[in-house]
Amino acid sequence: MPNFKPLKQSRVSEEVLRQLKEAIILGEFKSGQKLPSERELTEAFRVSRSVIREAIRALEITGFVGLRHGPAGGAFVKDLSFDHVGDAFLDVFLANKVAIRELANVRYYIEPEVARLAALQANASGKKRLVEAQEAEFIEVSTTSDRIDQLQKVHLVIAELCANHFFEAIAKSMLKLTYEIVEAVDPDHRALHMPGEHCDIIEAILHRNAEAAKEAMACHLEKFCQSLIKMEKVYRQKAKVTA
Amino acid sequence: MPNFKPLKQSRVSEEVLRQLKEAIILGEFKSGQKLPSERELTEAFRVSRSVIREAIRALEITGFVGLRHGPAGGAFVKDLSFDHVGDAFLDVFLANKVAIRELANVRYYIEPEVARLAALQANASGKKRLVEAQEAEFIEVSTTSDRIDQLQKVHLVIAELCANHFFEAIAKSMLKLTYEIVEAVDPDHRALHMPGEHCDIIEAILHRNAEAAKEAMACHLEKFCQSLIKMEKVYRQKAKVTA
DNA sequence: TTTTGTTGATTGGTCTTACATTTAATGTTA
DNA sequence: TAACATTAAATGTAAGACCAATCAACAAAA
Repeated sequence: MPNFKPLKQSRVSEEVLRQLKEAIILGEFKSGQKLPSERELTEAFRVSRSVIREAIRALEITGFVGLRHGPAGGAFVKDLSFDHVGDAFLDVFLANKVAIRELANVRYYIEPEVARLAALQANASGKKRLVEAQEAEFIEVSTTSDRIDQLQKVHLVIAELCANHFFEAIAKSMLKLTYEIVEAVDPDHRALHMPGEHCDIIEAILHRNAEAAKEAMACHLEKFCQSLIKMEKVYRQKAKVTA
Repeated sequence: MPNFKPLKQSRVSEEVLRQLKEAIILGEFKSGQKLPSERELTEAFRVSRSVIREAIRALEITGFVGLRHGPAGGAFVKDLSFDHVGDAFLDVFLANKVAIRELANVRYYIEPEVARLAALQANASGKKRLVEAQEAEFIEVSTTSDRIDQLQKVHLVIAELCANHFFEAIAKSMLKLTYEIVEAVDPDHRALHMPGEHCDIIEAILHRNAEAAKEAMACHLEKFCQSLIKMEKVYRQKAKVTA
């Protein structure tokens, strides 16, 4: 028998989605601009509003547009970010598809390199943000969430300084997962490291000493990742209780 | 004034989505199982079918369910995979938010480590798949796409062998982007490397020589990533022409 | 018996119309 | 001028019909 190709007949909404997406990617709708209203698109595509809505909703979910209500409302093209990469990671993680050990290993391998790159790239404004994040660690906060935010801030800034969007996205995603775990486990403050644990790293970056930065980050993560892995058991239990 | 929390009144479909997602994550609907039909959910949630559809569509987009037609059709829970991480990366990449150089750097840093891990983990069946992928490289193919598939196969298998889902997802995502670029540029066969370029890597993994595997992968990528970076200019031009 | 058509039922996909809700902008009043 | 009410434009939700795909069961023909 000849090598027939199975034909997938896509939905109408898929085609609308494809065209809208293409228009955005090609810059026909630029960031900040408003797409035509649902009614207008209905006439343009000659399909029902349900179809238009499905397509626009898909664009919203994938981060291409944001929706606003009221007059002067509509679908506004967003500056596509890597945030959704983090969301995708998070979904799979929540579905218990991965071990915390895997997360720890990735962080331990990636972030030292990110720190090294950050040291090579750091400019005045970057250094300033780093110092601010460092100082913010010593402010007293009440909730665990705020505490984690505080401690992650330095890592986030470093990720943004490394001048590689992929590394930045990966690092941020892993930090997000770490956040989820630590918040769920909610260990006492001793398990979370003390403020000032990052000072060696920051010092190295400020002096643009790349190798020292890498080394310092590795050293820092070696300790932290161990306590992270220990949280696995507690995390799985708590996750079930939440159910 | 007391510290009131501003309440974000989300859409009804968001709430439906949240509940369905939670049910899936908690395993109330297991992989392969069918969600109730849209009509049934309409009654269960006491909302209109539009709302149910939006929620289910969101689940489909995020990879939680697949939809099928007809009787014995419906929304079937899928085994959540990391594929969507790749999609998210791809979207941002297509929007010209990143340079190919960044992609090359990530691959050059990640994949050698992935190869090292694969060498540590490789078992009989893994080795078998690796050899098969290796041999498949020498089969003649007609299209550029098939050729890239062939050459990427070894990288994909190695990624799957490394026993870390995050590394696997990252490596696969980067390969996907590489695919897009190479296919668009469609260079002659000399620019694509020859079959057999991977043999040092495979040899090392088969002998479970981790460090040698890492070294071989680094050596291989050093060459390839250079020609990848050179494609940047051509790629940007072609991408515009496609418009 | 095996193959081939037919029909019906079920479910997602689309269409239509109407109404509710949100919110910027405008108008109005004290 | 400032607070309040009105209006209108857009999304959000509702309800119901019909279209399209698909499987199962049955009927008919070979």
